[in-house]
Amino acid sequence: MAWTVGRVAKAAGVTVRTLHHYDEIGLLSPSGRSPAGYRRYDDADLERLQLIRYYRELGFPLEEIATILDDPDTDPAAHLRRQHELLTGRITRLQEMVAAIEFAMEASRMDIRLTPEERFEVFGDFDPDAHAEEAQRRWGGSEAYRESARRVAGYGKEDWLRNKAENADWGRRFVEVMDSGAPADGPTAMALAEEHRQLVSRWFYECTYEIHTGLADMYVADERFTAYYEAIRPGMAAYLNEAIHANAISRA
Amino acid sequence: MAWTVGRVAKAAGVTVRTLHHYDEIGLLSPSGRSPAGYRRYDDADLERLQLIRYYRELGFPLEEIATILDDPDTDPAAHLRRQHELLTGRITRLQEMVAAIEFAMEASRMDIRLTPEERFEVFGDFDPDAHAEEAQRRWGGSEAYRESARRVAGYGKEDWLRNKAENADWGRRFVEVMDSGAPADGPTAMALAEEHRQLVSRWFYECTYEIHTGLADMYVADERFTAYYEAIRPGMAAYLNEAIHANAISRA
DNA sequence: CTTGACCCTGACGCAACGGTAGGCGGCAGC
DNA sequence: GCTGCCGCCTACCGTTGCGTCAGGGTCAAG
Repeated sequence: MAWTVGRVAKAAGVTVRTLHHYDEIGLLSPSGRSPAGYRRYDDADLERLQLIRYYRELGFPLEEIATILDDPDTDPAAHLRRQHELLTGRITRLQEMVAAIEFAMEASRMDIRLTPEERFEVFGDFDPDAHAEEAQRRWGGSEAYRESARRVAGYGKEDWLRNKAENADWGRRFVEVMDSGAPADGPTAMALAEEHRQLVSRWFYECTYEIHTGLADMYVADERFTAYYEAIRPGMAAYLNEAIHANAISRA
Repeated sequence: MAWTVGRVAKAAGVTVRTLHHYDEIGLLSPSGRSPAGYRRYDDADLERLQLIRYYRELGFPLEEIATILDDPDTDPAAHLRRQHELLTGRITRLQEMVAAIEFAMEASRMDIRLTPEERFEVFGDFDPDAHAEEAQRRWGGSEAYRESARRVAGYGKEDWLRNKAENADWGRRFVEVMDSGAPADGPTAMALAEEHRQLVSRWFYECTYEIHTGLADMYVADERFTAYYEAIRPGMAAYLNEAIHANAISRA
């Protein structure tokens, strides 16, 4: 089957200009032309375009894509295999970034100042300015972004203060429960642990039970978070940790 | 504390030139200068740089980053919240791409020709050319890529044929077991299911039991894969599916 | 046979830096 | 106090991967 530029562009999710460009630089030249000079792409061209798109998404420069695609010693499956590896690597990378953001959020909730080293840890020992850049050409106007913007836009200083207030209120009530001598895995402590989770969910992000126990462990493992809670009441970090775990187990 | 460009660059994992650029366009101007004209960054500047880096990694153009960072109605936590959302969105996106690659791999293993629509499904209904591009500036020379390249480089047409041969051999033996009347959750069928998993692992990617059962389900859910197996022996798709599931359960 | 959608080839423009040249600043060691 | 050497400064040109006209042919439908 023969395809015109426009149809290929639409199917592959690129612009016609992009295909022109790939043709210009010889990365993807259509296998033929119509009598009138129209580009005609066949199935093999589309297969090649698929590979190009994946490598592009993975951040490879066009020139390098050309050399790896034109390597005669590489069979088709090798590309898929490599792309699979690179993709999973990228996912791990993004998950690290998510963890770093969650860390920064908790620090922000507790007014803990991060050192610059901590701030850039996730960048520093990995790579400088990584992938990105192009996403925005579409993300900027995309629904996903708009929705995210809408959900987040309304958050001003005022809300921030309310957040702090709710947080403080929760802290007071939690200390009361601790002082009452109730067990950390008892119903009242667990209820407050659940409330803590929902507080994070409301103000920051969907905090699943899994993430929540992750945070709990961070509270006892990282001295700064421990210090934050210990300053409110000695033993609070461990007590909260236990309450969160108990709550997560009982809800699961 | 006051930082020089060089130290900031190193900590944040960017080049000095980049910081100069951010200064030029007013995205991140150091809060002060030394008597000699040296840029001096303070902690607030670094905090801002952290946000910039995340938004950049998420693909936002610098100009837009400037507007969202300078929005006075947005509190600091809102940025983290938004970045968290965008990051998790990106992870989902990459996971879709991984699934698409795994799909393409299986199709390739079985010599199933994909239609262009299928080829670009993962791009088409999402966004055109997405993020990427910059990663490579470092990925290209990075260890991660080099290693991936090394692992994959040796795969030539010859290996490809060996792969096919192994696959065919496995198919023959599997059919024998089926014809022998052995149950799909019996030891011999399970052993061949396990062999199937390792075959995928050796030639393509680390195929966990979870992924493997995912493939198994695909074999019965997607008619083309079903057709592939049914052509070898009627009932083979379902039989293989059961054997894979039984194997996964027994090994877990 | 006209009209609107689609195609062509230039050619210029732009973002986000990379790289380098040419020159000053700071401080360690002699 | 002088000499290196490293780090910083500004200025300017180069590059990638397209976007965006401009000016003009093509093709299927009505």
